[in-house]
Amino acid sequence: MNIGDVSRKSGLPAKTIRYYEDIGLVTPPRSENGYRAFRETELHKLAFLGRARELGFTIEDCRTLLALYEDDGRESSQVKRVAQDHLHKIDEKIGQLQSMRGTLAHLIDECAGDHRPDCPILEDLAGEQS
Amino acid sequence: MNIGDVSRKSGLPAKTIRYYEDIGLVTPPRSENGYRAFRETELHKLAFLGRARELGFTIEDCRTLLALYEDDGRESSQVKRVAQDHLHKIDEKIGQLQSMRGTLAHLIDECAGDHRPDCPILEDLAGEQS
DNA sequence: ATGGGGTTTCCAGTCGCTGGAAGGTCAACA
DNA sequence: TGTTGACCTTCCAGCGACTGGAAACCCCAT
Repeated sequence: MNIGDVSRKSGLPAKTIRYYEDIGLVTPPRSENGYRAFRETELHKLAFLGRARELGFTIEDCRTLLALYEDDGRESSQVKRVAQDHLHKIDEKIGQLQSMRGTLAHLIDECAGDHRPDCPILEDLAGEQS
Repeated sequence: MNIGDVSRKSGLPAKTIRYYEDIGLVTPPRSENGYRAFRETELHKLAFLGRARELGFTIEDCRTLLALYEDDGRESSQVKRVAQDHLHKIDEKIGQLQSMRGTLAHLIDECAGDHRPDCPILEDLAGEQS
């Protein structure tokens, strides 16, 4: 399989696949013309990576997860820890965003949004107490 | 005021303040020794920027908001539109994160997290149907 | 004159790609 | 056989919003 086929099958852009090779996540052999010659195992790994990235794991997490996946001697607790750490970070981000959202929605609500210049949003940003 | 004072008063790192000058968000004059000499107006702008960044506005949004803040002829509808667009993006991000969170929490819940290698998390990433 | 704490500029790195340029390869068709 | 056109290759640069570090300058107190 050439990179285009793998791209179509995995859903990852060819650029991304080359990048994953650059950073050592996959190591497809080359055919005589210099093209990357992907086997099923690389396709499988790339699909794994695509799914892990969809769940928001960092590239380093992906590297760890891939290594665990290929390690028959792994303990599921190792995987669970990585996932739990990640969940924790997601929760933090959601918290931050919801806090922003709260403030912002409140300010928007108070803003007339008309032709006049008075604006509680700007006043808040400028640190004026309403 | 030197950059250190402004950094303390605004809560922004000196590096960030220099960066904001680089990209034209503030333009403090210089004293004879070459040091940035901040006035109240720059401090005020920086505090504004810090607050806008806390609410997650992009630097470009900040530029726009600052311009509107200084424009007496603005209409609050212009400000509101920027804020609403931003709110919309925040909601999208929260949605994505909550979707990740849902899948991830479910997988974590199913994983024994013990010494055995069997792991629903890895199975899911590998695309195996449970 | 020396020390320490400020400040300056500039360059490089972060993360995870993505775009683009310049060129090599291959299969099909005239 | 020539020539498209689609594919592939490498390499370099850029995104956003900083952040770290190096080398040098400035100022004040001892």
